[in-house]
Amino acid sequence: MRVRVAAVERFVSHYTNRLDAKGRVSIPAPFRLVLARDGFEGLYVHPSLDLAALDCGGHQIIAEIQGLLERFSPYSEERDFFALALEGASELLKTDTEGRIVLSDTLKQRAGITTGVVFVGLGHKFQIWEPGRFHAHLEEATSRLRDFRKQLSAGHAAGVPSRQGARE
Amino acid sequence: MRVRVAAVERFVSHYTNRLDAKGRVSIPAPFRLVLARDGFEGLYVHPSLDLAALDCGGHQIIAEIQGLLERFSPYSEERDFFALALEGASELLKTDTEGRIVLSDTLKQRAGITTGVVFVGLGHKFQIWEPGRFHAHLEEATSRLRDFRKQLSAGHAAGVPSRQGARE
DNA sequence: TTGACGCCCATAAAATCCCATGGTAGCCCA
DNA sequence: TGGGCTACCATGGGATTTTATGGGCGTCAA
Repeated sequence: MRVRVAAVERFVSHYTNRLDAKGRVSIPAPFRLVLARDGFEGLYVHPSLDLAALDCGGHQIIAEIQGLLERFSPYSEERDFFALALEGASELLKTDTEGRIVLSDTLKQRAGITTGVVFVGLGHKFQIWEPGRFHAHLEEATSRLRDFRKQLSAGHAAGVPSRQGARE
Repeated sequence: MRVRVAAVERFVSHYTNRLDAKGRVSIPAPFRLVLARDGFEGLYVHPSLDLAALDCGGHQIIAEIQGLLERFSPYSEERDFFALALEGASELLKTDTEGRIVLSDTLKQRAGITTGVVFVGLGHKFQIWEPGRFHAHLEEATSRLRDFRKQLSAGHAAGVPSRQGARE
């Protein structure tokens, strides 16, 4: 049985916000709510390993990273090695009274961010993208998802001339 | 095998409503009832992958999407990729005290919606369509279903009278 | 001193709440 | 059976609150 999770506890949807002259950006209000629910102060940020994006979140994304590291035996050389890459590259950002953050130059550079960003929810965490790259990436992800679903429904035998797949 | 569900727990039939000057639309009362029964606040919306329509619902449609994602190992690159296309493209809309929602520009554009919409029930979820496209789509679906039935009765030896009534 | 940062307040636009209205379908009772 | 009454619903619109964004000012550290 799946644990039912209240909708408000997951990062969903995407929002585009601009940086102001001081380099501040508002975290979208719905995401702030999730973080508050999670009981997390500030924002944990880690550059994505393979994408031009920043992985962000609270306790849940920290758990994700811990989970990755726990695949290696404690005190092993390997583990320290990866811990450095994961935790060493992470930043713990403070939010101001209005719920805004300031991205470091390193982070901005990593994601190609200049004047605006997209916040996109992935459930247990969210990512920050440069808008142009985000739209390209979304398009690709969507089209691959479409293919994947086609494969799935091809598996199910059917005589029904299907055109759309999604169902049960 | 499906558990039999009381009628009030499924979205059935279709309704046409108009957007008002502020862009609000009433969710049809019977659908609101189903959502309330489901214990869901607000409305979860995801643009259909293959059609100019919006998939909507509560916990049940979220479960459908989660089910897709659970095919991938947690924290994998692949899962993030698809989570972005699924959860990142979704929106969690609030309903006002009268049970109305406001579709974002992105969603309206995705479905070609301007001044009115059709809500059509698909059992565990419902879709929102631009009325013109809906009628065209309905027509096509009906005609394909008709063809399919013809195939069936041609295949089976005559004498097996197909049960009356085409239905989904 | 200068610059980065935290804290405070200002503002316009958007979201949300609250109340009103007209139409309609169903129901009750004669 | 029919006529009016009621409850519900889609829709409209004003009022209020939130939110993203802009900018000022003091503090602390280099």
